[in-house]
Amino acid sequence: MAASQLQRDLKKKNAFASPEQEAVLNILRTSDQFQNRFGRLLREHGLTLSQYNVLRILRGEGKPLPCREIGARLIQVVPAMTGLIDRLEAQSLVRRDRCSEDRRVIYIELTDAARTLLQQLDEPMNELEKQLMGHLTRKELTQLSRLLEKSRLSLTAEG
Amino acid sequence: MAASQLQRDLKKKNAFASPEQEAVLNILRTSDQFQNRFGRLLREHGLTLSQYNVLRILRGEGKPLPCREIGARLIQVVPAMTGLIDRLEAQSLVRRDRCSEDRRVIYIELTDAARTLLQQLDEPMNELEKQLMGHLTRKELTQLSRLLEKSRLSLTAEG
DNA sequence: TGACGATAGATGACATGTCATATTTATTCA
DNA sequence: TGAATAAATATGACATGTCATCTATCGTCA
Repeated sequence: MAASQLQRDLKKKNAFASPEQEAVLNILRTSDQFQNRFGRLLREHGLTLSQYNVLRILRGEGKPLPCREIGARLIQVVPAMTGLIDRLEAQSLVRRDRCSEDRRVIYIELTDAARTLLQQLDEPMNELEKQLMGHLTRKELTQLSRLLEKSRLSLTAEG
Repeated sequence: MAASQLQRDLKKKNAFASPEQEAVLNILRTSDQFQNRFGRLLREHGLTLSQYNVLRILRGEGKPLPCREIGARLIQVVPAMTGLIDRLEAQSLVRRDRCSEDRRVIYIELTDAARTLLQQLDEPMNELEKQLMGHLTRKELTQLSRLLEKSRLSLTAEG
C-alpha cells in the first residue's frame, strides 16, 4: 500500500531513482493521458490539439499574430508551424496575411468560422477539464499550478 | 504581480476560465518543455524519448515483453509500436522473438548494446531530472507527485 | 550603393502518433 | 470438426514534431 500509483501504473519493480524522477515521470505521464482525452474530444470536431491551441492563442490575443509568435507560444519550432497553418487554412479556419511593412512576416488571422467553432468547443472543453481534475479541491488545484510553475523556473535559467 | 507565471508565459490577456483549466494547461506546458529537454539530451545518443522509454521499460522488467504490453505501459496505440520496434531493432538495441506457444505474440528483448547504452545514460538523465526539478524541495516533489496521481484518478473511472 | 549578416517562413527527410483495416493465429462453440 | 470470434501484430494514410537547409527580405555599415 506504500507504493505510489505511478509505480503500479508502470508496473516497475523498483522504486524511482529519486523524488525528482518520480515527479518528472508523473508530469509526463499525466500530460500524455490528458492529451489523449483532449485529442479524442477535439477529433469529433475535426481538430487536433495543436490546431486547437493555435486557434485559442489567436482568439486570446484578439488580433492576428505572426507565425513565429504563435510557434513560440506553442513551444514549437517554426517548420512545424507551416504545415499546421496550411491545414488550418485549408479548413478555412485561419487566413495568411503578408505584412506590408516587413514582407518577411506573415500574419495569421482567425476566420469567423473558427470563432464559431471555438465557441462550440468552449463548453465541452471546460467540462472535460473539470472532469479530468475532478478529484482535486480548489486549494489543491492552486497548489498544483504553483508547483508546476516552480518546476518550470529551471527552464528559463539556461538552455 | 497577481498574475501567475503561465499567464505571463502564454501572454494571455484574460485569466483562465477556471482553476481546473489553469492546472491542466500547466501540466501540458510543463510536460512539453521537459520533453524538449529530454529529447535534446537523448538525441546526442541517437535515441528519441519514446525509444528510450521502451528500453527503460524492458530493463525495468528484467525480461522480454510482448509488443502489446510495452505499448500499454507507454500509453501508446499498438500501430505506433511496430515502427518504434523496427527502428530499435535496426539499431541492434532490441531483438524480436516470436513466442512458440502463442505464435501471435512477439517478445521484445533487450540486447547487450542497449544495456550498455542505458548505463551511459543513467547519470546524465538523473542529472537532468534533478536540474529540471531543482527549484523544488523534497517535500514539494512528493506533494507534486501525489497531486498528479490524484489527477489521474479521473482517468480510470471511465473511457 | 552594395555586400554581409540576421530574421521570417518554407521545404525535405525522418521519427512518431493517430485511426482504420488487414493478416495470422487461438479460442470457442454449435 | 469447422465456422465464427477474438487477440496480437502489421500496414497504410495522415497529422505532427524534430533538424538542416533554402529563399526572400530587412538592416547595417563600409
